[in-house]
Amino acid sequence: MGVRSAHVEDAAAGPPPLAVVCVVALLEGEPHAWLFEDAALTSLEELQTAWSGSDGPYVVFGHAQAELRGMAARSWEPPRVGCVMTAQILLAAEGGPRFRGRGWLEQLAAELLDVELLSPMCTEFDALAREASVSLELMRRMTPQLRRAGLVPTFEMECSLLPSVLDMERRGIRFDREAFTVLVRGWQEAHDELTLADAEDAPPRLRRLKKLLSTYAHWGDTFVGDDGRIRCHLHPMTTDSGRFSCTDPNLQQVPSTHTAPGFRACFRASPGHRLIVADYAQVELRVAAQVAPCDAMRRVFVEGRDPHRTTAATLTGKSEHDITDRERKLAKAINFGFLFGMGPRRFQSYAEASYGLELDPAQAREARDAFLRTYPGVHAWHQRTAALPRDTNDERVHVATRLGRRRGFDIADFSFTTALNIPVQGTAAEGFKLAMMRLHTRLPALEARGLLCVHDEYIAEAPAAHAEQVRERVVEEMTAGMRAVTPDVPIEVEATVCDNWEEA
DNA sequence: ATGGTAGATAGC
DNA sequence: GAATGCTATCTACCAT
Repeated sequence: MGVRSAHVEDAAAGPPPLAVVCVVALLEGEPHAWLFEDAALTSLEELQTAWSGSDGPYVVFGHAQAELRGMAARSWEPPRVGCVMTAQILLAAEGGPRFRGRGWLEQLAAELLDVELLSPMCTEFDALAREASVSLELMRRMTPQLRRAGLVPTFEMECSLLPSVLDMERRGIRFDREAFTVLVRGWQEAHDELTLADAEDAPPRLRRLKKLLSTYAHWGDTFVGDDGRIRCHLHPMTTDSGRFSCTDPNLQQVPSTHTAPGFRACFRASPGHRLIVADYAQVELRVAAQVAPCDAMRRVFVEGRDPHRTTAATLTGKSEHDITDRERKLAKAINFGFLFGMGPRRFQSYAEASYGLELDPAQAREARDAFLRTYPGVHAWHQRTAALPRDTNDERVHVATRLGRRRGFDIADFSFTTALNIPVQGTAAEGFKLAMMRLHTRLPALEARGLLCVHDEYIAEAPAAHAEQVRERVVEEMTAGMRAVTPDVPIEVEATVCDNWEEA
């Protein structure tokens, strides 16, 4: 079964109606698409005909009927429809309540749109059609706002992304329950011993074990299906930055090897398959070099240098070769901290708490100044951002990502640090989403599928015989997707072929 | 009993 | 003048 998304475009008819994106599912060569009302379409031509006779905006969303029924049978969250997406995008830009995490879609529909929309148990196709017709009228009202705010590209991207998200949710990841059970038993024993030995104060080790037991131990029973695969819910539209959130379970917060050895090893490739685990190298710094823009930071990447080593060398006066691991780690924290507006005081306490490095206020100040001297483009960007609330006559200010996703602030609640972070984190998220769309289109030809996305990491699965070929393709497409938003800064992706998540 | 928030801790 | 950011989940606690 293949699913492809199609942007319907008709240049000859003048500017296209806004926010028109149709997701057409192709099932065994037969396209199925449904618009609102009773327009059930069976071909792309019919879809285009129906669309071109209307004055927009539209729905938007179709699914192969079999897919819909399959989702309903598993009580999945139903397909999201355009009006809900529009509302979420506008709320981030224009203020108002935000709906996050589990149940966000139902809450938004019930509380904001004042309609009973998209019941969680959407078992019949006609129910979806009726609900979609509700969304038509809502979208008619919201689309002008979308256009005025320049949010159409964001909306279109989110529509086009949906098939890849639904595919990941449906597919799940093979999970080794037996190994996990053994692991949990180990946590429990360690916890019991520690509790007996040291009942008074709770050392960090005991707190960590409590967290592991309370948050993760039940996953094997709660979230693993009869087919031995663990499935989560991914939410592409619930964050201000444009990143995904993830719930039930949150597979984006699975403890790493350092915290819980053996946990990620339970996430395995299907029989006969391998995992491809890929992530971007220093993606936020690269994106920052683009959006600031900062030529000095851009050059670090063009020349293939290590930005953390470079900062460490600047601070210590040593050559980049002589930097120790410890110095590099501190420099990494400095780069991220100062990039996003950390002040000298916080840096001072961080350096002492994490590294026992005692600095006086003047030294902390000098470290920050040195960073900003090294990256003048970053400094100028900070100054422009700090001036935003002063340089407006309006009551609100906005920051935006490369594709134009907006995050608005009341002047009274303006946050300098958030205003720095959103365009960088958000642009990186957009580049990643573009990459996911490319991968969703191209991996099936190699019999490979995406399984999970974790902010700057992508996990796919492929037949063992040509996993290496898939690895190369994943690197290519991830690089290309991010390059679309960072044309002036090189992008690097590191990817490994492995049998479980922990090997990566 | 139910519901909301703060803080700690898991991820990026 | 100063200011790292975005999340989810669990426990403890307080208010209704």
